[in-house]
Amino acid sequence: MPAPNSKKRVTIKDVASEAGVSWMTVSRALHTPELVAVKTRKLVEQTAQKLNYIPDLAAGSLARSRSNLIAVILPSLYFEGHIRTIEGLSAVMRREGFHLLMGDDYYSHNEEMELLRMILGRRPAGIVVINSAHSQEGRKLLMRSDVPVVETWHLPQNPIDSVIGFSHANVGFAMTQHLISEGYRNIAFVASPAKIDPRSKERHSGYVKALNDHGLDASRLITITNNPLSITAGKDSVEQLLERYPDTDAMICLTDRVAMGAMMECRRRGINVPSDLAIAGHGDFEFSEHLVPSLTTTRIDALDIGTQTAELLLKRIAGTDIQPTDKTIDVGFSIVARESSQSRGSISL
Amino acid sequence: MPAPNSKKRVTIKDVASEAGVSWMTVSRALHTPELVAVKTRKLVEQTAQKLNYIPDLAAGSLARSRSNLIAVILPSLYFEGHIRTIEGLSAVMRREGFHLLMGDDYYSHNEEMELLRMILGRRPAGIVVINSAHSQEGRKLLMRSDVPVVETWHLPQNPIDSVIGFSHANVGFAMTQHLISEGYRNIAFVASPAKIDPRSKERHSGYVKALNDHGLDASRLITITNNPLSITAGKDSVEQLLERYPDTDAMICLTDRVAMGAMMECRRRGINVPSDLAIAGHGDFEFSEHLVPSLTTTRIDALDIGTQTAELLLKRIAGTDIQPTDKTIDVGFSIVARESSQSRGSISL
DNA sequence: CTGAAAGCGCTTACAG
DNA sequence: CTGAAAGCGCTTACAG
Repeated sequence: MPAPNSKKRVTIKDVASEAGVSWMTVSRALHTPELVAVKTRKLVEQTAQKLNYIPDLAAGSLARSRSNLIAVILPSLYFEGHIRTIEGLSAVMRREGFHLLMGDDYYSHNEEMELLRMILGRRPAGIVVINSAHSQEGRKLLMRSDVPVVETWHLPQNPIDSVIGFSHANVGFAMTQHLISEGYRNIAFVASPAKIDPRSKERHSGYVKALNDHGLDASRLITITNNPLSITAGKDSVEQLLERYPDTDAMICLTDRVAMGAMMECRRRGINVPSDLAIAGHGDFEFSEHLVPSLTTTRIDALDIGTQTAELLLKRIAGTDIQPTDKTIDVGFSIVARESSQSRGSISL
Repeated sequence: MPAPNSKKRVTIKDVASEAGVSWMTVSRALHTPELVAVKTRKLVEQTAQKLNYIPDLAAGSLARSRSNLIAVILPSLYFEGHIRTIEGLSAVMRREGFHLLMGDDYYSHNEEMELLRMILGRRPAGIVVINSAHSQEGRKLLMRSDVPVVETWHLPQNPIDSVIGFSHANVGFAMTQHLISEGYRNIAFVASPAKIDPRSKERHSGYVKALNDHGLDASRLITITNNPLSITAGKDSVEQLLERYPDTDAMICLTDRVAMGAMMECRRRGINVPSDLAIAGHGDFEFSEHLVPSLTTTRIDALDIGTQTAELLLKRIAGTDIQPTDKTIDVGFSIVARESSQSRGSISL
């Protein structure tokens, strides 16, 4: 009797010969136990356990021509909402035996194409795109791939496939509208370069529309090029604001993190929030309600986006037909009005 | 001539027949171009491009008996340092053609075993464990797997394999020491349950040692059971502190996020930081230096942990021998003393 | 309820 | 420099 070779991988054949059945039967006992005699099934299960058999998922994927991988493409882990969406997605998908393959999107065209090729090379069961801009070439690659794709966190003009998101233009409009209704008139908008984050430009367009509707000046735009999602960006934006638009009475920031940086900088300079300057963010981060003053912001149900994405993906993978009207879901958002934008006084509109 | 079947996947054979060579040659032209005639190589490359050929990575993994996947097991995406480590890891690994497979560790024994089996079933080229507790059974599974494992963000007693981390006990000791040297005497420690996060208990042990060394009381322990990493945990801990140990003059929190919550709660209650109560955190989050007062904390070079982990993994994958002394790397940490723990006065030790 | 064959798409030696 | 064969570890029909 040869000594057991501890280095050699345990395969389905090892289990089969040990249990005295064919590999077919092992495969069936493990995946479709209802098709196997109870006795055989138990024997196989015990043997598999005894030998510490772990099925090779790559071999399974190959034989079945599909994998249990869900690819997630996202621009940044520094936005709390994205993380919560991933957690929601992960929780549901894992229960169904799927794994998450993560890819950061670094916005460079070449890197994007390479990332997409690597992802498609894994034959994922589905692809989730979080809020990311795609080149035409990249979009074509995804459309041709025949893999279910869900774009999230925005409502693209020409969806690749399915969409679960909300309108950034509406966010910008609603927040600006809120500030106007609270009595603010000289409102500035802090954005990042469109190339890096087209969504902030969409929100900006909503801001412009709201101000135009009221005949107010919509030209106060500050664009942050250095680490636009960082707290430091908030500090920089206050500096630019004071220099370029000193009479501003309210500012809408890129994210809550940026808004927090702006609030800190205001305190340092003795600028009172909101009586001297109102500040609003975007994303309703965990800290936002705890700040002093608490931060006005936009709330998106990030967990729900993740869960709904998972459910949609599962349906698509199961081959269920999706009504065209269910291919694009607008999850909406809400304005959370807090102390940082409290009413200026009784200026009527 | 049959119409091209647009749904059928393009395989290596399609490229081969289109280019008029054998598939072998296609495989070689793509992976080891230096072994192929320039003319042939160019022809193959053009044909592959023309047909939009994307190699099936699962098939490749199977044939080669190893994948280009790196599995990452982590407890939570809500700790900034973990995210930065992942970014460092990802940046290096991607350059080398590896992908990250993410798994959240939910601390339940069953889930952990299932997660590990799924991960091992993918035959990853390496496994990175971020700061997570493993059952004996799970550890055995990993040790038996013959896959390089790097444990990070702590220094385990019995490493599974390689380690890149730091001593949490030393962190607790150093921070307590710092507070003592700043004149604080009644120091409390905020931890989470050991089952959820054994590292906070390790830091607590360092705290006890430091206080004992100075003959000070080391019994002020507050354990947070509800969302121990959240900002709300900071609020809760201040409440408990005032009730149970009202004469406390300094507190060491689980993370900067918790410390932030504690600071906010103090402001709400009119408790001055640091003159009434000093507060220290852990992790040096991005916001920590921006808080008012700025937050004293522990800094760990999280990006460096990621980069070093990647490099170690690449060496192991390449088969390079690692000296036993290089198997455990202590990256250390530093105490960042800021306003929230400024000197109490001139109490000499 | 169980098994022998073919094949998923690639790579690794081995020839030439 | 290039090709025919065998095989990676599984699953999917097809028989019995």
